[in-house]
Order: sequence, then C-alpha cells, then structure tokens
Amino acid sequence: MTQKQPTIKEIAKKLNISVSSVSRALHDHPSIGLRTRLRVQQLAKEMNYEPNQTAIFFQQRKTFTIGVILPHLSESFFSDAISGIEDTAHKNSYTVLIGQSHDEMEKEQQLLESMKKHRVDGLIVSISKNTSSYAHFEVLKNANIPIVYFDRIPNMPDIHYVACNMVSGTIQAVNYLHKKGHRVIGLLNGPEKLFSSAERLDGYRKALDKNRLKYDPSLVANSDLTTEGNYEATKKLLVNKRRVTSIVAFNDYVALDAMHYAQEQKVKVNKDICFVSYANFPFAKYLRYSPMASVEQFPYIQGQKATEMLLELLKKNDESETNPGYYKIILDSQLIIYNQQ
Amino acid sequence: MTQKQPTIKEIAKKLNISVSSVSRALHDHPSIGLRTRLRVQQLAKEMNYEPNQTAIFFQQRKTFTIGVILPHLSESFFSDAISGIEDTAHKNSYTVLIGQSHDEMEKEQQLLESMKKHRVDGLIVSISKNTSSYAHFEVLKNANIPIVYFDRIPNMPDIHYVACNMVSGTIQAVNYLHKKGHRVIGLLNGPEKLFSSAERLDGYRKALDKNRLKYDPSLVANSDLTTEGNYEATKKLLVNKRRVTSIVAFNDYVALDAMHYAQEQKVKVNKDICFVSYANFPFAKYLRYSPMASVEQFPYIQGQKATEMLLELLKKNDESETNPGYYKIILDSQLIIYNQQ
DNA sequence: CGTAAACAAGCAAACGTTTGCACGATTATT
DNA sequence: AATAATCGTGCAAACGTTTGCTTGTTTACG
Repeated sequence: MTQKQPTIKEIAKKLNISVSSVSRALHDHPSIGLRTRLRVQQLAKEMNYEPNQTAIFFQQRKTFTIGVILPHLSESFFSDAISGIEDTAHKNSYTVLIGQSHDEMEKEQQLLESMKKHRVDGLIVSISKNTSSYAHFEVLKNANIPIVYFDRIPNMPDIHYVACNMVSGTIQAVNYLHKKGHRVIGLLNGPEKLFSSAERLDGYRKALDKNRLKYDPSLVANSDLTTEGNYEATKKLLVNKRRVTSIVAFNDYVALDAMHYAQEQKVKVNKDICFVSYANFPFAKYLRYSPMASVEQFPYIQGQKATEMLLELLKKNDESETNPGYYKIILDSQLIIYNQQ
Repeated sequence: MTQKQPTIKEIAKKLNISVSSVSRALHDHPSIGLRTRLRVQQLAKEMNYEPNQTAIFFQQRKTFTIGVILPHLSESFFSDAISGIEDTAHKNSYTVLIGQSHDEMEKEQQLLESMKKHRVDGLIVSISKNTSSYAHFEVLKNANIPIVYFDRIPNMPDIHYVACNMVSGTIQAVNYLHKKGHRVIGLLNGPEKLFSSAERLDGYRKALDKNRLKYDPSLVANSDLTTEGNYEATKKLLVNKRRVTSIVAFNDYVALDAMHYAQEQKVKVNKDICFVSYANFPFAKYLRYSPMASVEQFPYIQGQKATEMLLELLKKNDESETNPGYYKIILDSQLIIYNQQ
C-alpha cells in the first residue's frame, strides 16, 4: 500500500513538539532532554521514519555521491577497480555513480556534464583513449568538484592521481626474459602519446641497459590498441631481420591479438616466441596460447586508494581548508609468473 | 576560481523581475512575453546558469535516477547489459546507479537499502545466486519504487521482468549436436532451484524427444557454479557408463571449467567430447579449448528492454495511473555456431 | 467608448531538513 | 534570596525551484 513516507513534521505534530526538536532528537543532539529524545526515537521507529535524503542533499549542498568515469566495465582491470571504489565508498556511506566512456571523448564529456548536473561531490576518472583536450575537466575544477584520476591519467599539471608505476614491472619483465635466455626482446607498446607507453619504454630501456643489451628502436612498435593496430605492430616486430624471440606486450588484450597473429604467421607461440604482458588477465589459464607472465597493476587497490584520496579532498573541501597541494600515489607494479604447463 | 553557482534568484534580481518569471522564462512557458524571455535566457547563458538539480529533485519528489543491482560487472553478460541500460537511460535523461551484490544476499539487501535511501525512482535487478528470501524486495514495493527484474528473476508472483527464453536455444543446441552425430548428450546444469536451470532442462528434454532420444536422468548433473562444483558435476557425467560424447553446459564459465577438468582426465576436448554452452564468451576464439557453439542471450537488448519497461512504469506512476498488470518480455535465445578451426 | 478577452508578470506556498538564536524554566552559586 | 549558569525547547530562516492563483495591463470587439 503505497504509504507516503512519514516526515519529521508529522512526528512533531503527533508529539506536540517542534520540528527542530525532533530533528535534534534524532541526531542525539545534547541539548535535547532524555525523555523527549526517547519518545521521538521510538515513534520514529514505529512510523518507519526515514529521512528524505533529497531534502538533506539539497539543504547540505552535498549529495554524498561520487562519480566514476572509465572506458569500459568489461575490462577486468576496470571492474576490479570499481569493486575497490565501491567498497571504500560504501564504507564511508557514499554512493557511486558509474559511467562508461567507451573510449570516446565525446561520451566522456557528456558523462562529465551529466554528473555535474547531478551534483556529484567528486569524481574518479580514468580517461578515454581518444581524449585529446582536457577542457571538459577544467570546467569541473572551476565548479569546485575535485577529480582524482587513476590508471589512465591526463598529461596535465596540478592534478590528483593514483597510478601504478609501470617501470618497475617492466624491468622485472625484461629481466625475467633475459634470465630465460632471451637476447632479442621486442616491445609491443601502446600509443606513443600515452604516459603509460612512455613508462613501459622507460623501463624497457633501463632493463636493457642493466643487462648490457643494446637498445634497438626497430624492436619497438606502437599500436593504437585496435585489433588491426595490434596485428600491424606485431607484424612490424616479426619481420625484423633480427629474430625476435620474445615480446613485452602493452597489455593482455594486445598480447592476445599478437599471439593470434603470430600463430597465423606460423610462428609458434611459447616456442619460437614468448610473450609477457600486463594486467593479469583472469582467463589466462584457459587460453590456447598464454603469456609466460604478466605485470600486475593492482586495480582493486588503485580504486581503493583513489577513493580514499577523493574522500580526503572532500573533507578538506567541507572544512574549506585551502588545498596544500596535489596528491599523488604511485604503486609499484609486480611481475606475476604463470605456471608453465 | 570556485565561483558559487548562480541561481534563479540572482537572475531575477539583476533583471528586476520575480523568480517565478525567470523560472517560467527558462521553461518557455507561454505566459511569459517574448522580450523578457529573451532577456532572461541571454543573461542565464552569460552567467553560466545551471539549474540546481538537487533542489529540483527535492521539489519534484523525483531523482531521475534508476538503480541497477546485479551480481558482478566482470561477467561480460552483465557489463553488456549495463551498456544497454545506460544507453537507454541516458537517452531519456536518467542517470544510472550501479551496485554489485557479488552474489551475496546480504550485500544485495544493503544495496537495496542504500538505493532506497538515495531515493532512486526505480530499480533494475538481476538477483544474486544466494538470494533465498525476497522480503527486501517487498519493502521497495511498499515504498512504491517499481522494480524490473532481468535475466535472473526471483521465483515470485506479480513482478515485472525481462528474460531470455532458454528453451528455444537449448533445443537448437541439442539439435545441432544431434545433427553432428552425437547420441549421448549430457546436460551440465546450474543449481536446481534456479529458474534458468529448469528452462534448460525443459529445452533439453523437449529436444531429446523430438530427436527420438530417450531421456536419461544420469546424464544430467547440477553444479553450484563454483569451480569445484563444476569439476564435481563434470566428473559425474564423465564417469557415466554410457560414453558421453557431448555436453551442454550451463554457461561459458562452467564450460571452461568442465573442459579444463576433462582435459586433466585425458579426455580430449573437441575430439572425445564436445561442448556447447551459453552466453557467447567474448574470448572464445583465444581459448585453448573452446565450445563448438554458444547460446546467445542478448544482454544488451535485455538491458535496453528492462530500462524501457521501467521508464514506462515510472511514467504511469507519475500520472498515478493504476497499474493494469505486470509486464513481461521474453526474448528468444539463439544458438551461435563458432567457426571450427 | 465600454466591456470582455487575452496577455504578462508577480505573490506566496510548498517540498523536508538543519541550525543560529532567543526564550523560559530549572538548578547552582554566592 | 538574588543573580548567574545551565538546560530544554521553540521560532524562523535558509537551501533553489516550481506552480496555482491573483492582479494589472493591453488588445479586440460590438
């Protein structure tokens, strides 16, 4: 029976006291006598009273909601990150609004707009692959809505972010391949402009140095991360006159395509050529050809840290403290070696 | 610089007119003259005015938000469904609040509670595997928040839902195996109490009948959908004295485990035994052992239809029409045959 | 020219909650 | 016993918007 939700007003009337007293009683305000407090709380329970959050949001100019914008839910990296975000947010009685940009800048802008309209208190963002301008983020900044970026962070100064340092993991990956006897190691990297591509390249070069291997630019290929792009880049590495015996691939999805392509070219995966990739694909053990190892980026923890950071910022905002600076958290990535079977 | 958002009041003051006129002008209300309307709209644009949604939500007793609760985002079935939901919701200027139950009833209850607090206008739910009581849903019903269930629907009367009829797809699957020469076909089903398990069994039996094969209960095994449960159930089918040459598996994840187990038992997948499953796993082509075919359940369309249904219900609610009954949409599933390579 | 119709705009209430301030009543202090 | 401190409660404003009703002004018509 569609009963209208009871309000504080009705409680007040039934008890013949003022609304303010009811409000205070429900919040255990010290200035309310024990007697009335108890009477109020009991009646509230009886009537099944629940505060009208929309009224509170409005009154407090706060929605206790954080928005999350990321490329897609379907990538296990992101759905794990979401879990970290959700868990942390709920623990602090925040709600999470999720939107997928599908790697399109236009969609990202729309989502940002819609989240701003819905007055989210803050945002956690992993930017789309095709985002080239950051104006839409500036708008939010001006509206005083804090943003924490994670994983895919924009190349701009003065931002808060959580990321995973790919350098360390990449070094571990190359070291591992070197120890396994590989001397011609290719890097199948992502788009050149991406920060995370630069990191991988950095780690790759450092590790080569450390192992006294000479850096050879022709052993590095960039892909735009589409399947075709992945094939193209793999091809570039495979036709190299030096015989590439192993490849470090930008992520598991790239590796999947690369292995598929290699196999089509009659290059035997895990025999003629080995792969190491990133992100720890959950189905690795079921794959026909699987990488030997993968660099774990701890998405759940990244989500968690990003949320904690955002909540911290919101608290500072509430107390209108001037921000002391910009937060950064950088986790170390870590190579996970799969059981060879 | 953290400029406070301008309000309708300030516009009114600057133009020396009343707030009501401003409000109406912005809504193109006919009772406002062209002159003032233009003046208002121009100033609003100049000042970068944006209506305060929280105030509107409060005033209209509506949040234009729909909640979605499902087991997990990581299953591609669900993340596809989410895309369908999001697209449809955004098209109608609704926002989507997502929560994962992680297949735990307790989490599901918490989410429901939190969404109710946040005053979502309606809900789309795919229930958790471990949900045994439906009391928490009844509460929402009493609060007049409509719920549309999809895919995993609770076994209770008087609900709105969107589902995919598994009978047709199952029949196609068994027919396909029969045509390929299989005569001993096992059914690796889900938990017995699940409606979708019953459907698969139904289709399975119907198809056997049609193909003049006798139904043999020992060729049906139920799994609780954990990896161990999947192994257990597969074992039951493999040790059957009749040599099972093909298995219809509850879904792709179950099939993955079953194939893994079979291979460990030296039963050659796709030679000694073939699999057909459900849900059209996106990585099928990369798998070591992949099913021959999969029954597609059109998650995107299910999400879309569920959202449309919910929006319809909300409209009726607004116009306080009495509900004529309960909506059901049942899509037909369809067998997708993978390219054998 | 007088009356009715159409048009433009304003007033004020309402949505549910929180909170600064004021007030009366009780208790403590000297 | 008078004054001060403390306690418990209420008043009213505020948050930003929408909307039914009223009012004043212009236009149209006979």
